[in-house]
Amino acid sequence: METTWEHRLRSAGLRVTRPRLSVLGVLAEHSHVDADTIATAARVVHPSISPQAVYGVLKALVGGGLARRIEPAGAPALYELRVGDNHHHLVCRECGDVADVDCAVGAAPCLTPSDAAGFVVDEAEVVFWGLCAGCQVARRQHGYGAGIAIRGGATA
Amino acid sequence: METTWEHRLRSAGLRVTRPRLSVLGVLAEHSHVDADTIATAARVVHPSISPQAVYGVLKALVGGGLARRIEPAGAPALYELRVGDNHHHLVCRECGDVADVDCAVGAAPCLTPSDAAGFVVDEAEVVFWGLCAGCQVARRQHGYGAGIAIRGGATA
DNA sequence: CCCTTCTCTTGACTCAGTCAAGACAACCGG
DNA sequence: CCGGTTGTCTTGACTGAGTCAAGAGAAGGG
Repeated sequence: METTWEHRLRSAGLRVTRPRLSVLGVLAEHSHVDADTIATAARVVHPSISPQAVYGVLKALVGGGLARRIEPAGAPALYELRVGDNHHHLVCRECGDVADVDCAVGAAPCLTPSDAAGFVVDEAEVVFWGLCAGCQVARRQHGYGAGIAIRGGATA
Repeated sequence: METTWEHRLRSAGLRVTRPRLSVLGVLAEHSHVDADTIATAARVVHPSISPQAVYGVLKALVGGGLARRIEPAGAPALYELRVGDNHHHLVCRECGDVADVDCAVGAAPCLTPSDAAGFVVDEAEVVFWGLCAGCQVARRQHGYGAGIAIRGGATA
């Protein structure tokens, strides 16, 4: 399973290097990680790796189609290896945890807005906001009831 | 129509101030604007307004339900006055232009992922990425064909 | 009109990410 | 197996968007 990365890198026209393999290793273990966490985790295997190298590697991986970048509002970008299917994400408002969801609407998906206003659409990005299971429990234990504090406060 | 802002501010529990009215004025004229553009435009009417004041005002407006904040990946946050309906957005990859779209899936919308993984979902955010009409024309004139360069480069 | 409280100004600061120059290592060819 | 080319990594300075905090200044209730 480890050796496959070499092939994948090469067939994307990328050289096989230690930093890249380290980053891929980290991505394989954590499903949605930010650049900083990747850097920290990669340093276990490759201590001299610099933050900028991580940014560079991630850009290369995304460009080569080996990784996907998502940017939930108000949080640093996250990277994942699941590529090719245009799946979507559940994001927890409390802890920022992210889970994958398969496309809710049919197969090739939700790619059809009701009125495209002259746009040629090539991707539909869906983010479901809510509370993850763990944070629901925490809320209840702290006596906040089941309500969700909508981002930014009041709800008219 | 101008005086309505006073009511809206007050009923959200916010004081009526010159900076707030200026910002609301700008938002009423531009459909999707970033904080910096708002500051510049507001300065026409209220020259002494500071960037931080704009951030503060916008946070207050969003908190009070008078404005909505959207954060397209890779671009500064945008603000709009259209609130209450959970509509979605078309974003142009080329020029960053944004257009509104009514919810594509039924009424209360797309709020149901196929598998919620234990999350309690309270909002579904949809962003359609593509090329706006203007940029399609520009592409063709420069001889790039009709293809869309996917963000970040290659497409496997 | 005064007082309380919220809001604005000013200015320092954080965080995520980019840019650039040079050292270094991966791969191709011999 | 070795050298040269070119892509990649390291180091370090920098940008841009937004936050935090202290104090001056208004908004609006009494």
